[in-house]
Amino acid sequence: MKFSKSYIPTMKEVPSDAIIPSHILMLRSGMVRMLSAGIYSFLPLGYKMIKKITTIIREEMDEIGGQEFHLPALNPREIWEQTGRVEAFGDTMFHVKNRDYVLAPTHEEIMTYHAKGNIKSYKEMPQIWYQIQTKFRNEARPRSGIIRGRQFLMKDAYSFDSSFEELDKSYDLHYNAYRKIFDRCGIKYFVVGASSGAMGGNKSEEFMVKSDAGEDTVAYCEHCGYAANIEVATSNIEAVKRYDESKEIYEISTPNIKSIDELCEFLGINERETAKSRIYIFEEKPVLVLMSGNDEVNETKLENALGGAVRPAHPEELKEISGADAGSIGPIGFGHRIIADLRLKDGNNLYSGANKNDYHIGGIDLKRDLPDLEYFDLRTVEKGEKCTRCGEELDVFKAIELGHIFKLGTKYTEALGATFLNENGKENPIVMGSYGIGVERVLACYVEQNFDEKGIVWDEHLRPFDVHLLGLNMKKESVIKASEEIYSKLNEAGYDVLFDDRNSVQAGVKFNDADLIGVPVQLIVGERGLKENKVEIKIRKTGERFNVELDNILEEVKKLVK
RNA sequence: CGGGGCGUAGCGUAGUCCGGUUAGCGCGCCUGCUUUGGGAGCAGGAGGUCGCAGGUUCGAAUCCUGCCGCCCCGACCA
Repeated sequence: MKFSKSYIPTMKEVPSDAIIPSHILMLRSGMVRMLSAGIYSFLPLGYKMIKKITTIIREEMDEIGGQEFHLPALNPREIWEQTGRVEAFGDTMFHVKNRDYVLAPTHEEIMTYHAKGNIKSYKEMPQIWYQIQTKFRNEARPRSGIIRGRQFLMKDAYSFDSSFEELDKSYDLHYNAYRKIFDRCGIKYFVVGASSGAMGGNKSEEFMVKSDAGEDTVAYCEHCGYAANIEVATSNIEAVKRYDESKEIYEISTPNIKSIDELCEFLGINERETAKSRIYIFEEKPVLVLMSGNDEVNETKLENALGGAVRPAHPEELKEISGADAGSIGPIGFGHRIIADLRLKDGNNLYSGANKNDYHIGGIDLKRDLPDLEYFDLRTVEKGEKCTRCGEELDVFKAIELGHIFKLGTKYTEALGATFLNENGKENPIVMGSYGIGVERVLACYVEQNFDEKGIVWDEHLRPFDVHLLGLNMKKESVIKASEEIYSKLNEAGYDVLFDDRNSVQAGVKFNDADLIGVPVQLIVGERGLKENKVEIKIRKTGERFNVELDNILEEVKKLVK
């Protein structure tokens, strides 16, 4: 493709709105432009990359027997009401104003709708149906360029099986296909166990990329490879002690002592001798959650333990519930449900709030004083704690979710009545799996992992062109002739070449645009080299340059472009 | 949705506190000549509802009120 005829609007300056490298570079290299918050137009260069990625995805999905659909983005609201997800998505779902339609944020309902009544026998399964479609979500705060938008391209696949054992097989097929897809894209990723959240179902895993721009937090063990979303991660930690002798309960005046740290300093004790109280509202009733010291409540774990959504109590509710404000709340004399983190199990001689401002209680024995206390794993894992598998230290960092695979089960097929007859002629709900990939995120993550101060650095996995040919001074007959010849020769040999044939810009502009766009191999045709019948080759990644004979170019390109 | 910041030509910005020439600069763009291996030089030129709407004032980019948009932090998030 000739640069002079292309629309590749590169930018020298950094747009002030962009912060993260992938966003800056995708704007600067002319791949995307923002239309509105979280809404991006893909320009030819960016869309070309999207097409390359979706080609890889299609090939691997087809390889496991996937069949591609193209479903409507505009959906009747009624179908979504049948599964309760209009409410579940809430404000995140876009509603059409002048008709009872919604803009689909995902497609479980619609795929299930098509399965219903059409997959009638166990003999017709397994089925794997997928599509690559724009999804719409009314994100409260779009961010990080293309990584979290209000509309985004997703590959979503759904498996339909006659049993949970069969679902396991479909799930494994997807797991392996996803590994191939991300490997072929050259992305450095890892897989974590995850919470399935509002999607329903049980087992789920996420394909993650480590990045400060990420919105998920994961715990990762370098040593054994253990990886889990912080929402479900566990670690080996020291439990609180149980002393041989339990003290009696006694009240302590603790004026203006609010935090655990202040309490520890005031009393000269260790944080493991304290129990922190947090009040949550579950099913409109308060629940006191008791944690050891400064341990953080993990709300996902809490919701799993209680079996439903929770919210922290508002500060103004606390006094009415407990009799005290935050900082003085505790389990003794608390008139509502109390649950505790496992770390506190059977602890004694503990200090906690007295449910009276400026007072704490010491000598608490959880076994003696709260005999009915329920214990759950409720704490959030922290960096440096020991891995449950190998005992080495865990790292905790931010990551971008690229893909997510779920064993959904029968949530949607039951709600929509998608059933089949099994070997015994008995009616059963179809067992589903759901598998997503954020297509633009693959692109953004690739860029996040492959750039330098000059621009993007594509490699053999992903690249917009095979070769970037620069005709430096396109007013000189010798340069025009030589570069046009090379261009034709490479095209005939089947290479995808970006030919910078502009005669309006300086050589420096071409060099910088080439480095910014980041095609792996640059062929530089200038008068200087042509005097010796030579052309310069530059390897974008290493910056290495060398001259080759004009006649040997094709062979050199064959060696360099895989 | 809460907190903070910002909105001036395609991009980056000065001017705003303290109202007063024709709103300035760099990049980019157009024309001509020169230049041509790492973002050129000279000359000429086009391009602005100063986010929008009200208000105050002889006079508003500047002050006041309301709204809209964008970025960052938080909440939320399959």
